[in-house]
Amino acid sequence: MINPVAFYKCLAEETRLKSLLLISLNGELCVCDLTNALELSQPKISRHLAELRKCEILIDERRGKWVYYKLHPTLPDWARDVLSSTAQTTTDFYRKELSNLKKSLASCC
Amino acid sequence: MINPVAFYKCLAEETRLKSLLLISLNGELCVCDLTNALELSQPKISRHLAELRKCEILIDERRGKWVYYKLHPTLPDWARDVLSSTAQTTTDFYRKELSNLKKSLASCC
DNA sequence: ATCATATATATGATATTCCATATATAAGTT
DNA sequence: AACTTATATATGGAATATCATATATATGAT
Repeated sequence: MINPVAFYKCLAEETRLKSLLLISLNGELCVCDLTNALELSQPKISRHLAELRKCEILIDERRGKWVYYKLHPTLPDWARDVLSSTAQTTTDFYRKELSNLKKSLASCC
Repeated sequence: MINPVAFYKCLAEETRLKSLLLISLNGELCVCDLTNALELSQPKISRHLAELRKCEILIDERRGKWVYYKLHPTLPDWARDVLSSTAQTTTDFYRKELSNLKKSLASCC
C-alpha cells in the first residue's frame, strides 16, 4: 500500500497532477494523448508517467504502437477519491488541457 | 483559493503531512506540542509551519507564550476533506506521533 | 517596579540534498 | 524507414536541515 507522503509527492507537480486528473476522468490515455493535451515534449511526459508507474499509481499496457496508462488496480479507494474530488473541484486548473484532449480524441477515433 | 499543486506540495513532506494530520484531528496545536509529538527540533517544525501559514493552509494565533496553529478559515472544503480522509485511512503512518501527542496532552492540562 | 533568567517561537545564513528539464540515444512496433 | 515510447546523463534551481541568533512572553528575586 502506497505511503501517503509518496502519493502526495506524485501529485505535487503540475505535469503529473494534470496527467492523473485527465486519466482519472477518462479511464485511460496513451502517452501521445497526454503529450497533445498538455502540449509538452514526449520525454517529459514519459518520464513522469514512469514515476507514477513505479509508485504503482498507474499501470501501463501496450496495444500496438501505443502504450496506455490507467489507475493501478491496487490503488486504494482514499487515493482514488482524492483524485476524483480534485478533478471535480479544480476544473479551472486544467481547463485548457481537458479541452485539448477532447479535441484530439474527437478528431482521432 | 489555493492552487492544487501548491496544496499537494505542502502535503508531500513527512513533517508537514504529519503536522497537518495531527492538527486536523485535534483542531489546534501549538509548536511545542508538534515538536514533542514528532520528536523533531523546534526550528524544523517552526519552518514547516511557516510554510503552511504562507500557503494559507494554516493560521496562527499567539496565546501567551504559545503560538497555536489550526486549519485556515478560508481553506476550501475539498482540501479539508483530503486531510480528514487521509487522517482516517492512514493511521499506521502517524501512529507513533499520535500516541506521543496524547501522552503529552494528557500530562499537561 | 525593575532586573535577570527561563521558555517558546521565528528567522538569517549556509551547506547539502533532491528534483525537473533538456538533450541525446536506444528500443520496440508497423 | 517512420513512429511511439523509454532511458541515460548532465545541469541548474529549489527544497531542506542545521546552527546561531533574535524576539516575545512569563516568572522569580530584589
